[in-house]
Amino acid sequence: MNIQFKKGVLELCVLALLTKKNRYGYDLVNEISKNIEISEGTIYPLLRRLKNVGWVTTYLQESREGAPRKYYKLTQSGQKVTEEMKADWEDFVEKVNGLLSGGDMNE
Amino acid sequence: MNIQFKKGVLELCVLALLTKKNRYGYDLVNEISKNIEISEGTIYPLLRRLKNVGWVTTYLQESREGAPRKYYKLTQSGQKVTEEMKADWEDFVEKVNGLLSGGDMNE
DNA sequence: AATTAGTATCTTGCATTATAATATACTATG
DNA sequence: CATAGTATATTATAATGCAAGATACTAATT
Repeated sequence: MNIQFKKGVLELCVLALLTKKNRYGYDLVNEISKNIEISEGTIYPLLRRLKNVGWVTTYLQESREGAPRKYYKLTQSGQKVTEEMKADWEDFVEKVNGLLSGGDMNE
Repeated sequence: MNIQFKKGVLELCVLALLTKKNRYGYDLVNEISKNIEISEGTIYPLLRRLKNVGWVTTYLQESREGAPRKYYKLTQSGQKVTEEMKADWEDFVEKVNGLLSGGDMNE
């Protein structure tokens, strides 16, 4: 799988998953890994960035199975950004596919 | 437009356009710019990489309108890589969309 | 009790790629 | 001769994914 394809898109994937329910980092790795390869060294810095820009908040919760889990919850601005980013992504894919299939849509 | 979305995909766009016909850098910038913002500072290093890994060859051609044009032509390995990369991209988009819409396709 | 495996978070250093800014140079037009 | 359009190229910077490694807790096995 082309690593470069993931740039920026993983952020959107994380945000999109958080619109469904709050999740912790390890859980997000497992969930996303079902579709796309992702490592923990990617997700934790990413989650930290999301928190730094105010798109998520966090809270700790104990677990019977291991270390305490840090849950991530979307903020209002995070929800807004997610919608915008999703629209950007769909637009982008459409334009790329235009280049790939037609070569040129205006010729 | 999210810059990160472009990572790796511009390379595919360039390669895909070259499957149709040989083009020079400035022409590629204009062509791709119809769909996706791209600058010259992006395309020339990219084209150099494509040449370094042997996916394209180049030849110069004079022009009545300005400096001589450096045309890029896909090699056999470049054609093969383009097909593979295109398939990767389609697979990737499908998986991302799975995450974005369903949240989880196996739950 | 000690070891192992699974769960969970985090940091560091590295590689890749897009871009702005800048430089160069040729042609045509005013 | 200055300007605009065409055309190629380089440099320094920013963003992001990842391997590798560290830490720590729980549960099961030895």
